[in-house]
Amino acid sequence: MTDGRLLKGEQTRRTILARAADIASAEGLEGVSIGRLATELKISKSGVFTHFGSKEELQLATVRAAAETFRRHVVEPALAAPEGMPRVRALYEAWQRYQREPVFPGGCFFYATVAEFDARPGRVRDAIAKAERAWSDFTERCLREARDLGHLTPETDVAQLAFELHALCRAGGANALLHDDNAAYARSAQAIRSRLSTATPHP
Amino acid sequence: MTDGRLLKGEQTRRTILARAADIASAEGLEGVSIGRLATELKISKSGVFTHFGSKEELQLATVRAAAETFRRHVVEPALAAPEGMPRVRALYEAWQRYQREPVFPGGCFFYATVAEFDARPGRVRDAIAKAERAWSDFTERCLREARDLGHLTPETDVAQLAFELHALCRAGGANALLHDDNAAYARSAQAIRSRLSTATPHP
DNA sequence: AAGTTAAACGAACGGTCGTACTTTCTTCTC
DNA sequence: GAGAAGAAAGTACGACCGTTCGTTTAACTT
Repeated sequence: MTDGRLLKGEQTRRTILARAADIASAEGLEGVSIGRLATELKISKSGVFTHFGSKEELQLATVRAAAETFRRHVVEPALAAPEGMPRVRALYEAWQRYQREPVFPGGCFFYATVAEFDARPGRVRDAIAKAERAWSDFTERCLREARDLGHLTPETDVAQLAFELHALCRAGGANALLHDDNAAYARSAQAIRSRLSTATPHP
Repeated sequence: MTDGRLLKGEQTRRTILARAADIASAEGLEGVSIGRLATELKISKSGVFTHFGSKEELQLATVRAAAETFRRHVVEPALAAPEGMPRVRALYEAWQRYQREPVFPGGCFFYATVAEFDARPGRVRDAIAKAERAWSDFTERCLREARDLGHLTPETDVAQLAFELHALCRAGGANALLHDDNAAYARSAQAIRSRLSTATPHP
């Protein structure tokens, strides 16, 4: 167990969480039931339960697992690009790719769960909010770097810009799913492109 | 019954639907259960059930009721303003007011339910999608009028603009709720203002 | 290969879910 | 005010919920 192999339990736990995140992206975290996971994964209900000890812990673990997936699909590709505008562009491209690929069958895990828990105080909401905050902190950092390198105009309000790009990106995925209309992705991409260009020096 | 008075049954039905929409805005349409409505409204479970005949019909009726509420709070105020930019501005102001008032305790009913059902085919999703479509058709109509009156530049892509404003407006409410941060409303308002100004002639 | 620990099982719990009945009471109509 | 129509109550159903328990099987350690 000093090498890379996984203990049996850890392996099962990951399987459960991956499925839980998939379900949650499409039907919300409340749609994830222990009995359902057990049936679909052909494990006993108690076998699923023991890994987490409570429904809430399962939900929290699912949020953490989804955040890790998000990081791998969006943050890492961005970090692979050079600082400044290239990284900013890589970031939003990766984000859009992640939404339509689809990494999660129900679109973005966080779009679904934010809407589900934003008005429901508790540990789950706090965990989701924390993941969201970490993500927007990261986008702001990338945009700030771009501004400091002169790739964006000095007056650029980074927080405001991050908010707007966030809104535009999320809306693309949501509209595409709701209306079965891939054109929404294009609209989203176009909006992000032109919003970024308004903050770009000497047009 | 030719006068304005309501039959007893219709009155109860409305009470149920109002509560159902309130719950759904905060916890989703699946969070609306017949037993819960019965307990909270001090009616018997069967008393609630009889009005709709099935859970799905209750959900569909809730969507219709919420759409009517939305229309009253957002569409009507906009129609009261003169065509062109005044109406466009009235529209987005009313929308933002509706989100924070709050008309629904969990923010926008449609933000919550779209995210819940966008990846779940069925009659409920279709009803939500239809309401959304009616709404964006209306915003596009208002923007088109403004363009035709010369209040927006002739090249304005109305559908694209509507998409972006929609995204920005929704994001304000969502962020404000998730992070308990009223500044999100201001960001949203600011984004809408500046996006509209980019489509406004001779700056 | 044996010994130990971790993982998964299976059955059962009290609750709540949506739905199906029949019965009782209100309310509207004439 | 009597009769018809409608609304609400009451009860019961099977299904699934999260959770607890004691037991059994599998995996890891040495």
